[in-house]
Amino acid sequence: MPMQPESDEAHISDGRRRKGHERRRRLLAAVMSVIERDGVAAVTQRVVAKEAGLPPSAVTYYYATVDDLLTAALIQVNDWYIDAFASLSADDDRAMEQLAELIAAGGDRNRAHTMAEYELFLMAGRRPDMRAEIARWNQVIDAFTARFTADPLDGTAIAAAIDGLFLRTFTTDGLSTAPEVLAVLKRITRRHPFAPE
Amino acid sequence: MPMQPESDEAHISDGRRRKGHERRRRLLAAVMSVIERDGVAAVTQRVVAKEAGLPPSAVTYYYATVDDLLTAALIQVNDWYIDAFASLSADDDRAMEQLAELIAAGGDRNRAHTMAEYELFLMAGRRPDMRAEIARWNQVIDAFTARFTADPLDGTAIAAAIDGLFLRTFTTDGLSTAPEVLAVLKRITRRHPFAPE
DNA sequence: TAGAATCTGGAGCGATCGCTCAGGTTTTTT
DNA sequence: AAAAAACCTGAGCGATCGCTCCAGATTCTA
Repeated sequence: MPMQPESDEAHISDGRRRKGHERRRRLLAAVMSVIERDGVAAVTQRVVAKEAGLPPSAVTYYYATVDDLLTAALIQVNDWYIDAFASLSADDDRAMEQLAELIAAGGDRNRAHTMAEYELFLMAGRRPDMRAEIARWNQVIDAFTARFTADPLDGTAIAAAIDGLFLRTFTTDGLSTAPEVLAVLKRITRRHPFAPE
Repeated sequence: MPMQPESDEAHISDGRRRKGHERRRRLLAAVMSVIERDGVAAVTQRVVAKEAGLPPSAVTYYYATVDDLLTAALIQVNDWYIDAFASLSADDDRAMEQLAELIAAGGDRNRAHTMAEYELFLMAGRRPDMRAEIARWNQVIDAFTARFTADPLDGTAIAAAIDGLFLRTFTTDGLSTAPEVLAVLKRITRRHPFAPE
């Protein structure tokens, strides 16, 4: 039994491990497909196996429990978003535009994917061993908000608004285009239309 | 088979219906307990029945399917929050304080309840027949934000931040006290520390 | 090429699942 | 008191669940 995620390095010389590595990828992809289509509750050993075109026992072989499968899926999705944030432009204005596009896509072509992220996120809130992933996500958001304000309260406000915007875009039908989202983001980060009380 | 939610009016003269009405209440309370403890995925006919101290068939009798049970639970939770918002003070400053307390409680003593709300909320995003409940929640938030701004963009920004604050309080350990939340809320709605660009 | 490591997948155990159903009890109506 | 209406439930069917087991196939190491 290997069971270790094994260093996910590029080329693995050992053909045996390479095959296992490939199957892990297929399984996680299958998990995401299932969550996107039917939600986390639909993730079962047999369903995932069928989706991946593998026998049920193969699922158990690579991920001892269904929980392990979900944890791995959460980490992968987190990686996806972290990478997306890391890829934002160094120019603040441009980065804001790109974020707006990212959020808008979460209500449109990436809707299922974004819902999956939030479902896994919520699940993580219930399991102490997954809390680290929540912290990882928050760090990414906080690092982003730090580009727009040095004040921690303002940072929290912006971060909360970003989280809320993601939530709104994929649960509501309005607020779907990137320009709309961008306009809202600008109000939060720049605030020029507000009176100083 | 009655199956109708039957007008939930105060006193029901018919003793038969009154008993059924009481049992619906107990079942929904049981559903909330289960969700708060183990999540929506744990809501099964038998588990709910046991939690309510009723036979499994009683669950089916009052709610034809488990889905019906979850839908009813979502409506009830929505009612709870809508009532909470309706009970906020007429004074804007005081209302903001009360909202901060409400959000902070969502990360503390009401954590499980708030998580349940969001889990049901997410589930609703996947089922077209529950979309109406999402709209109902959004309307409540929007009505609240309207007290602080007439601008729809600002309104969306505030609403998103409120949603995000709820999310943050019950997934993170920091940001737990009402004063902290209030400070953030004030930045969003009043914004006086921000430079006009 | 022998032996070790890794991978494969069919069979299946015990438990739980959603839901049905046939007949029971309680309450109201006549 | 009889009939009607509403309420209630134990038993259980067929399906799926998580997970185990283990003999065989494949691939690397020595």
